[in-house]
Amino acid sequence: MPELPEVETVRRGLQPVLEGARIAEVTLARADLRFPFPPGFRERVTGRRVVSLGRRAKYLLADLDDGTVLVMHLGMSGAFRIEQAATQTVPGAFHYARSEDRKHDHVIFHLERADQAGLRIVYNDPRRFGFMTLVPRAELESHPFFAGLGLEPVGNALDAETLAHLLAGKATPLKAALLDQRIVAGLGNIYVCEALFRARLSPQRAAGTVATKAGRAGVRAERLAVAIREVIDAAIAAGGSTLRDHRQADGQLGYFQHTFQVYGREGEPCRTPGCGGTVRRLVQSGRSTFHCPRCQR
DNA sequence: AAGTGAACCTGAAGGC
DNA sequence: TGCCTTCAGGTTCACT
Repeated sequence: MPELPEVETVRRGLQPVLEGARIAEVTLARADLRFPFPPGFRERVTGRRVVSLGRRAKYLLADLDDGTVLVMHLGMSGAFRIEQAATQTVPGAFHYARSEDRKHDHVIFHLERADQAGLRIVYNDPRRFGFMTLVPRAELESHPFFAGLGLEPVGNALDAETLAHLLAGKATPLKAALLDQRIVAGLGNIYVCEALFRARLSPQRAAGTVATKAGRAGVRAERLAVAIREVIDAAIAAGGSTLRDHRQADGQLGYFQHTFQVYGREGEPCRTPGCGGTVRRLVQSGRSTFHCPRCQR
């Protein structure tokens, strides 16, 4: 599921439940996800209160009241579920409705809130490419996960000038450059395809050619910067994309996938008015690229 | 240095 | 029905 818009959607879903809650108990179904949980993970999280829930690129950041940050990445198939106990017969004993697939529930955070009892959030991840770790707040920016991250495509950080500068001189295909988190942080395979279509730029064009010879922003860098911001903003507003039955933390489905112009549309007509081209699929560095060879140059 | 491909892991979908 | 292959939203590492 998760590129930046999906992670941001998860963040917005979890925020009202997590912020201000005390993590009363942590259940780990196994010792690792993609990486082992850090030593003492369960003990270090238990009893802490969540001060705020933020996001950087595709990382969720839960600030805890002891100054550490619970860093969470959803990998390819990670998802959170919010669960509310259906009944409370005995104080402290909760019953939860059974859900379809508990097989890959790896982490349960049991929460304690003044206004609500029996609340918990469950991390499910079939492929286990996700991970969680703990980093002191003061060391977050210098941590290897974050030190090299590029521009956030939301807000004011991503402007044509900066983007052109980052791409200048690069011979790598534009598609690969935009997937590189050191340039723009948070884009993934879908939104790179969609942004390139909106910018009418070929995924195969050398990345450096979107800048002018002087390394400054030309019309192409302008178009690309605008396209990236617009597609990410629109996707967040739509609640992200729901593929392969993934759901948001509150069970809602995102609907941006209905807005895809090229992703997954191989062989279908290009939607650029008057183009008349056909969407093609090609493989670049092992990943599918969908584009219209006619209007993307 | 830069670019490509494989690896990590599981499940779904399609072909035969 | 079942077996096999291919593909999937991410990231890192090894190789050319």
